[in-house]
Amino acid sequence: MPELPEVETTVRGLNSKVLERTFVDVWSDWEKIIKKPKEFSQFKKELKDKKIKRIWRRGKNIIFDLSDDYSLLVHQKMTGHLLYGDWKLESGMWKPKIKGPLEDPQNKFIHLLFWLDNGKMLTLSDLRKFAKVEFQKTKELLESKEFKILGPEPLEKDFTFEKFKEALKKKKEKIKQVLMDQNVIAGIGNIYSNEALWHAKIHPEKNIAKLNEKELKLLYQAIKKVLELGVKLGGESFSDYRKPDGSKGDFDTERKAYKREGQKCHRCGAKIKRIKFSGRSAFFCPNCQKL
DNA sequence: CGAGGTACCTGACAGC
DNA sequence: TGCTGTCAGGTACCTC
Repeated sequence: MPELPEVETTVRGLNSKVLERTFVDVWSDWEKIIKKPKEFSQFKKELKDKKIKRIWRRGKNIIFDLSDDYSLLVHQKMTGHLLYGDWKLESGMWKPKIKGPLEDPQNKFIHLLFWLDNGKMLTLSDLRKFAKVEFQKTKELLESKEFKILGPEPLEKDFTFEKFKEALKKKKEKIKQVLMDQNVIAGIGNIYSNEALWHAKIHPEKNIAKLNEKELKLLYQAIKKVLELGVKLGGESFSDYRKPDGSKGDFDTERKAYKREGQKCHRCGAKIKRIKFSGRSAFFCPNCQKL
């Protein structure tokens, strides 16, 4: 997924469906997806009868707080997304029982399925099988290095302009790369970094040391704006991401830069350009966003 | 320490 | 039609 708005959309969708539900059983055709514990049989045994007490998000991680102080962590990586509903096994493939958005082709790569105590299922569809799932004591998760090192949550009230500047200070690289660093700010990926930089009129390759106060302020506001809009619209779905009910998010109508190479800038009419650095594509308007 | 590459996977799509 | 190369919302790990 999916970045912060998509993860948040998933969390909200699941909260309205599976809170207080208990895990009955689990199936997978890709057992490697479970990173903790290492043995799938152990995962299956330990998860059984655990009740979902809370579902929340930290950066792009989804966390199910379970009974007995356990947690189930899901990171959807590039193409994973969690779905809720009813499926039946048909010639080796899980098919939705009811007609509707779950039939979307993006929802058919089911590699992990949980049976819940209300007879419904929670599944993970993941074309590229990059997603990861971990089951452990909540304390162990919260105290893990990967978790503790995550940067601040950009949509939290305490993410002030001062805190934003403080977070950026840790780095010296190109601004886009810094924005996508989960340990600087948690939750921003390729789409929303491109979008925020477009709104703030900042070139993605600009070194953060060269940003003046005014640019920093614009960027700070742009980040909050695009992420909030993303959440409000239920995320971006032009590619694989789908909401827990299988339907698409609506952020696509707001996309100004990402994947718009060669198309007109909505602000000045110049052609959006694509460049590649640090292994990712950056999209920007060469006229509005100058180095 | 930072920068860059690779690995993990599969499917869609463009070009020949 | 079919083959080949490129690309994809992420992140961990390795080397230089």
